[in-house]
Amino acid sequence: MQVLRNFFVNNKSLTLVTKKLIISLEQRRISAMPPKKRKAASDEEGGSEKAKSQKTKKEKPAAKKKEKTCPTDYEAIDYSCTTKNKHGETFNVRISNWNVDGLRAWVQKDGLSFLEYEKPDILCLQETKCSEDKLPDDIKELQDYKMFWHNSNKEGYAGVALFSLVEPLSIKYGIGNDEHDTEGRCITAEYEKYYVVSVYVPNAGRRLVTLPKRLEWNKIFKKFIKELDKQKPVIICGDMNVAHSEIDLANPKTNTKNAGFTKEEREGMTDFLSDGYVDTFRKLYPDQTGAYTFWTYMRNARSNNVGWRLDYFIVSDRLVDNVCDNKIRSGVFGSDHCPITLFMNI
Amino acid sequence: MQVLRNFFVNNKSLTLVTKKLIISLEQRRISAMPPKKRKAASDEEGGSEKAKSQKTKKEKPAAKKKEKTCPTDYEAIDYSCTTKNKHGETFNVRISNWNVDGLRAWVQKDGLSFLEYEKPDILCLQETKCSEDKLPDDIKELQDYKMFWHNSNKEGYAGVALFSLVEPLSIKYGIGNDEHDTEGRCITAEYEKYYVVSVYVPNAGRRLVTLPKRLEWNKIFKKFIKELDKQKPVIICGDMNVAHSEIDLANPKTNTKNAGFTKEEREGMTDFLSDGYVDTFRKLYPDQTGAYTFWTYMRNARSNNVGWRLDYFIVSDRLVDNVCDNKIRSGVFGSDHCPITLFMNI
DNA sequence: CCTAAGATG
DNA sequence: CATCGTAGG
Repeated sequence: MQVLRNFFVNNKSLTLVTKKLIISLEQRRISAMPPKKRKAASDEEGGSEKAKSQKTKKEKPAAKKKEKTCPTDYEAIDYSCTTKNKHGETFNVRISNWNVDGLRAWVQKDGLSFLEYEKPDILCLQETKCSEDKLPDDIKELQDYKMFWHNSNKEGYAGVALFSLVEPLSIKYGIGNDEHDTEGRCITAEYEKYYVVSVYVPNAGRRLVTLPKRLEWNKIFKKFIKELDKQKPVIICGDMNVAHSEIDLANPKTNTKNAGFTKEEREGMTDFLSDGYVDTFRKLYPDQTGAYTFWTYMRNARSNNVGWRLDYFIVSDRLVDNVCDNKIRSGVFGSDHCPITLFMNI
Repeated sequence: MQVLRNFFVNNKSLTLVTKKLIISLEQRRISAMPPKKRKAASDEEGGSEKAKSQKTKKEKPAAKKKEKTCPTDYEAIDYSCTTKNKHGETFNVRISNWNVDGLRAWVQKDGLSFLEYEKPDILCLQETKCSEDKLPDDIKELQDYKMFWHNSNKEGYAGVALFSLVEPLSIKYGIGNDEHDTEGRCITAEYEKYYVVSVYVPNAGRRLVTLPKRLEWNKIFKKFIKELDKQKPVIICGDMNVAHSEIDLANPKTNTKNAGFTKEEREGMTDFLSDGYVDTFRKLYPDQTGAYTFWTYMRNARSNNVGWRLDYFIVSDRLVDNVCDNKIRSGVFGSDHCPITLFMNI
């Protein structure tokens, strides 16, 4: 666990900075348009004429975009939030979270456009599966956000990120445990009034092979957050890899022995929350059914909404009254998870 | 080495059987058309309505075709051959050869359509990379051809096939060497008047790590063919993994230390031919430049025709006067190699 | 079903 | 820059 940066900024100015983003919005919308049709066959069959590519300036081949998954209709979504919190205030901070299931594929699928529509002040990503030297240009060229990465030693596995419009006061990588911290699962950003944690909780695995590891994580993570919470209230954003209650997945009955809905994992979440934290979505919408953030790619699960709510905003009890809303962007594609957004005034 | 089948058929009827194929031609052309546009987003976002897919008959998801590589304009190619051989005869047997670089990907890229345009009596394939239990349905449903497979023990590696309109008199798998024959590199089909060999010669590898193995193969293969040639003349079809002479690749000067153009490999080919065989293409077109059958996928090699002639029809000396033509189908896509076709009268 | 790495060409 | 297998989910 390292503390790398220590700048002081005015936390209040977070939402103001987002206006910068509006400028680049139209620009990205254009670049997100369908790729030009492939060069005609005649071009390809240029054959023995030997076009002798004149080695001009080594133009990049314009990174062909994948068209496999359903493209997002970003225009169809309502990004506004007029809901007031318990103090009667509208939001002044917007935090989004997304398990991207491979940052490079997600960029290809135009996941970055989400940023410029939602315009979060802070964005937490999980399963980036990308070491920093392999980041796509679209990420490297991203001007508006400070970006922080915590990657696994194992290439192409796990990895989390935290993007922030304002420079955080400090950044912690990991949860203070040498075993778990080699896997790139946690980034903590300190702001004036709170901590924001981007976390990817270990999956219990097929046939629950890694359930022990997961339960050990639960203990260590709880302690880690407890320590933060002593300093400032905490906003945990991430893939908790558990559907807490029956209402949180489409098929509770058939999944009690499967990773993400075992007794142990569910109790782990109950235990964690009992320590002084709140699942903001369920607090706001206690009876909302069919509200999921993950759908397996298999068996058309997403189009049938056979999903799981695995991604959460969990806040310290004393922040509950600051929460304005917690939205699930289930119409946003690019991963097997969808993004979620928390609106707060603090 | 095994001899599995021993049927007797009239070799003369080979080309007549091809007429059967014409019937299914139009059918495949329709199925080769661009896949239907992906279901609309509205369908995908059906969401919590839970369409409860009624489990009718488990319809197959219609195998989405890849559109990455350049599609072939099969209509633009002239499949006729009126050229006469030294005896003044037009062809009565047509043999095609293609290193498909992964049979499953090749099927996705509509490689099978080539068969129904070219209508070869015999088709030899290399680098199928597909065990028989994983053959795509389009292959399994292929009615007109008897199909023979020789696969590697190593999944997804090497593998050759031989398709034949008429049942061969016998089939041999391998070259009679236990080491090499685990790698799926050779099928020999016996016909009344000749043998047809589908072969995938070992690549010398990056930094020539497997050059010794390759040179050992050369010896064994030469002996193997010699034995066949004592019985009947031989038609060797395949990826010989060598460009024989400077004229056979775009960049001879810079490739003398690279797999496929080392002194040893080139001499291996010279030595082999000196034993009583002829490279039919070079015999017919001794000065033809820019005639290649392979282009690396890298650096737009194919559109610049920076290629290699690695795929050959090599026939016993006494068959040379039977050859009508040897065509290189460089406009046919679906692999990093293109197909070649031999027209003979025998 | 999808992502990624690694081996092979 | 493709193909494939495998791990991981």
